[in-house]
Amino acid sequence: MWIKTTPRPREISQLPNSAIPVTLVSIKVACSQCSLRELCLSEGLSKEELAKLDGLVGTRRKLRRGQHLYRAGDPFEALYAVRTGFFKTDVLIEDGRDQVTGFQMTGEILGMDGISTEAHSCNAVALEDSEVCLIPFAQLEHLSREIKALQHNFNKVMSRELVRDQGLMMLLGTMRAEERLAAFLLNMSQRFTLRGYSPAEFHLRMTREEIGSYLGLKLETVSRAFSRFQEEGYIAVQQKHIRILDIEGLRQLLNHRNI
Amino acid sequence: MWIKTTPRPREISQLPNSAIPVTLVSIKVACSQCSLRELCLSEGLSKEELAKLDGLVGTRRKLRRGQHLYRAGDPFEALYAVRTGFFKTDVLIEDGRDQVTGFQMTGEILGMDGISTEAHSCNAVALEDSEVCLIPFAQLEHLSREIKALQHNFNKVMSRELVRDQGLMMLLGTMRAEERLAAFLLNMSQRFTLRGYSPAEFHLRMTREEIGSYLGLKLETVSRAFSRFQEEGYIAVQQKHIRILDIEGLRQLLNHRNI
DNA sequence: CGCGCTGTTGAAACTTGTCAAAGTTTGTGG
DNA sequence: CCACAAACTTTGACAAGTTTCAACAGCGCG
Repeated sequence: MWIKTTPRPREISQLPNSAIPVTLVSIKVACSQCSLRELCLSEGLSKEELAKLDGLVGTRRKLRRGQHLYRAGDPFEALYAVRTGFFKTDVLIEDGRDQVTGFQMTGEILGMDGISTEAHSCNAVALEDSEVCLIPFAQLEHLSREIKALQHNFNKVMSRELVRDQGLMMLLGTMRAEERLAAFLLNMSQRFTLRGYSPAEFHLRMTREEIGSYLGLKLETVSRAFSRFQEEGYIAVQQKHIRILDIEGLRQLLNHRNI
Repeated sequence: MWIKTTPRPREISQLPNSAIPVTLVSIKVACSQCSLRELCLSEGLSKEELAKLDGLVGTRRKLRRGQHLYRAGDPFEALYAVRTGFFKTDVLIEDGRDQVTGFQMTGEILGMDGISTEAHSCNAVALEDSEVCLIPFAQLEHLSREIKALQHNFNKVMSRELVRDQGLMMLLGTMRAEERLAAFLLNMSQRFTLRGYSPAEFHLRMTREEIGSYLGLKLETVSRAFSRFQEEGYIAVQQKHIRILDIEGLRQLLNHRNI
């Protein structure tokens, strides 16, 4: 129930590098060749339209682990599509409190928070070496007026984010610690699956503290919940490596409020 | 810090009913005459563009207190601009848990959650007798391809909602009960002010339980926090009528985490 | 090889939830 | 217009869940 993403699973590891040879040119653009098409903005576009989008999504940017993609307050100019890697977004307030508001994987769009005020309202940080495609927003709006499918896709992506947030509010507002972690693991599993990875075994890029911040819990509580899940046989944990042994068990933990 | 809305304050009680006589015709449309212009979608549009928008925002719909504007699962066809009244949106999950995800006042847009899947993902309920303007979405997308300012306004409205959600996550993830209620009251005050009402005195349309659901608290906790605020002299409560006596005190309660 | 960051675990303290009872307001039907 | 029922609110006592504080273990990087 948590996040309702509709695209079908798809292999990502093997890029369809068809005709285009791997040259400097092929590094510049890619939407039309990108394996993330169905997750990103370009689903359902015609060949010609894709070519136009390629013209827009010119530059890529590489980030090392720990680098900021943007910071709260930075002027908003572009959206970013995660091409490879893993990000978190977080919000800080004066008194030092902060919260992770999301984790972004390949094919997901970052930066939409900046549209409303022309300045970003959160920080985006790479949790591993990553690469993003830059999508200059003014140009995206311009092209959207021309390409109906692009406009619609973009609206959908924004709306999907709203629905995702609803799910997170639900989590933060009504669930207890273990339910939150179960929801988190199931969500991760689902998203890895969508990207062609194993649904049952994956590597978390974030620390317990970051998970806790995202889930509205302290890191110790997260750690304890992991331990209990392991004791109960739901998962096997080894640091950041997670193996889900009983996905149905996790689901039930969520659905049947264990009274 | 909670919600960053930029439009200036504006009187709403007195509609500028200029030329158009109050006939059945004038009931049909209104964007060009609407006092909510600056809060809604039509800011910055030219006269001609406004006329086109008027053509689109044809119908209005009245709802009595308690009526649903839409329900989770309903096919998505239109957005709704609150013209008068007060709404809540909430999400339910199978096991009975639910959470209020927002309260909407005049000039705010409802329904954007439905864009991503073509079906609404939450319920919208009128908390008092209300009236909304219907904005057929397909037509809005169509007109947005023509009117740049409309497209941009709409993107901003969606993005503003994302930023609002960030604030709510912050609240749910990092604040304790009294901080949550203080943030809630300050937010209400700000929004009433924006609509030309008193910043210090207002009538809450929702029950303690709905406030609690929104803030991730039980109704008893909300009630206790109200009582404590009253004891401390921050506010005067009389059922749903709130008078803020020490707005600065409430702010400090939020900012300086009282260690 | 050791230092620092990250993660685990325990016990105590604190916050919020739960259950229960009584008071208040609102709405409806007579 | 009143009376009664239903819905909502307040308050208390107690229970449960989470955080806090603290100590220690493990891994990874320089």
